[in-house]
Amino acid sequence: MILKSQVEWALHCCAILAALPEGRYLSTKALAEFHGLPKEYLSKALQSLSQAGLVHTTLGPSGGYRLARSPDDLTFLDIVEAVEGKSRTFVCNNIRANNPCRPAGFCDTSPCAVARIMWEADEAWRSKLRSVRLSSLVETLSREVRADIWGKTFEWVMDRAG
Amino acid sequence: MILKSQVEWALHCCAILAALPEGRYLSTKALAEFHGLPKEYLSKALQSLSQAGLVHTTLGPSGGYRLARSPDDLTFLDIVEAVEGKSRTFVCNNIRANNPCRPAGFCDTSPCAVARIMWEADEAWRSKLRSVRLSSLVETLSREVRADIWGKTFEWVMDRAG
DNA sequence: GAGAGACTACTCGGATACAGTCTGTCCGAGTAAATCCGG
DNA sequence: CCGGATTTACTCGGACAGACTGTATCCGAGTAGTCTCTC
Repeated sequence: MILKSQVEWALHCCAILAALPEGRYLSTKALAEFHGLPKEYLSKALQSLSQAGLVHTTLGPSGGYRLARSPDDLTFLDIVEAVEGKSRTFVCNNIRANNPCRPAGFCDTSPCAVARIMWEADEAWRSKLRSVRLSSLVETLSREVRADIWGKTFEWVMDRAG
Repeated sequence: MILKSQVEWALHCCAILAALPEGRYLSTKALAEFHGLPKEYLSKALQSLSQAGLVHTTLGPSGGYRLARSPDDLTFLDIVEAVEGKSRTFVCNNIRANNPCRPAGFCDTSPCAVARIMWEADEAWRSKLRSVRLSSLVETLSREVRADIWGKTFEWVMDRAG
């Protein structure tokens, strides 16, 4: 079980988009070039974000993406679920129902105990992702990334933002 | 991202093996029949448990599997990692290194901020799984499963335990 | 020179191939118990 | 009755398909800016 690389891409792209001033857009081409990724495939990750309503898009020259909400209203979970889907990581096939010692037609009242525990762990994972806002990531980056690189990056992005 | 069905199978099989008296073994065939699973494929999951040292095996007639440790010393995480592997669910390809604004040969001091957060969530998931012992699952089952089914199941298993 | 219309260039989004992993099956090698056979 | 050889039943491991998902690429639909042509 491993997350798609698109999750990583989407998170990094959102971090860049978070730095974009109100009303400006950044194209897939620019985001792909910045991260050294295949433009065509990256667009699929951005499409997922778009379908989930996390980003807004505009067509034509100087078109592209921008965040649909404030970075303070976007969590890691939003982005991860947009790409990976909202379904749980553990699916219960209820194999306990195959126990040959059960009376025919026996019906369970509560979900399988194994599944409940696995789902709790899944919820712990999601809960952690839900607790981290995109704005907090940007803040961390602005602290950790060397000032000159941070500045040049901002310029680079602004040069290409339509 | 979804866990293999083998994880579910391994957990249920361990629950059965936990009820097995000291020194008795239960075969793949019995476990497969009990859960209504393909014997050949289930054996792959049990092999994983064996390679991880979680179960002990004996060859020949009346051979099979038994737990290598007490159910109180076996956690969900042990079983899940035996089947799924111990590697993290999020892999960082360090795409930040492709930022064209970086000086050539620039070297990062700390891991990517995005990856750190994803790894924390991964650890939250593992931590939850680590906190649940197999003995606790068995206790829950003994409370929730109807007494007659629980008893018949025990007999069924003992009939086939070598 | 100005405005309306056509055109171009660029974008996103869906449709289409390729690859790797998960799922499932089959068979042979090795081993330990049970059985059989000769003394 | 006893001991050794044979048979049997089981695990283990590798080899091998089929299905599904992740990865990667391409092309069409649509839009915003630009250019041209007319007045």
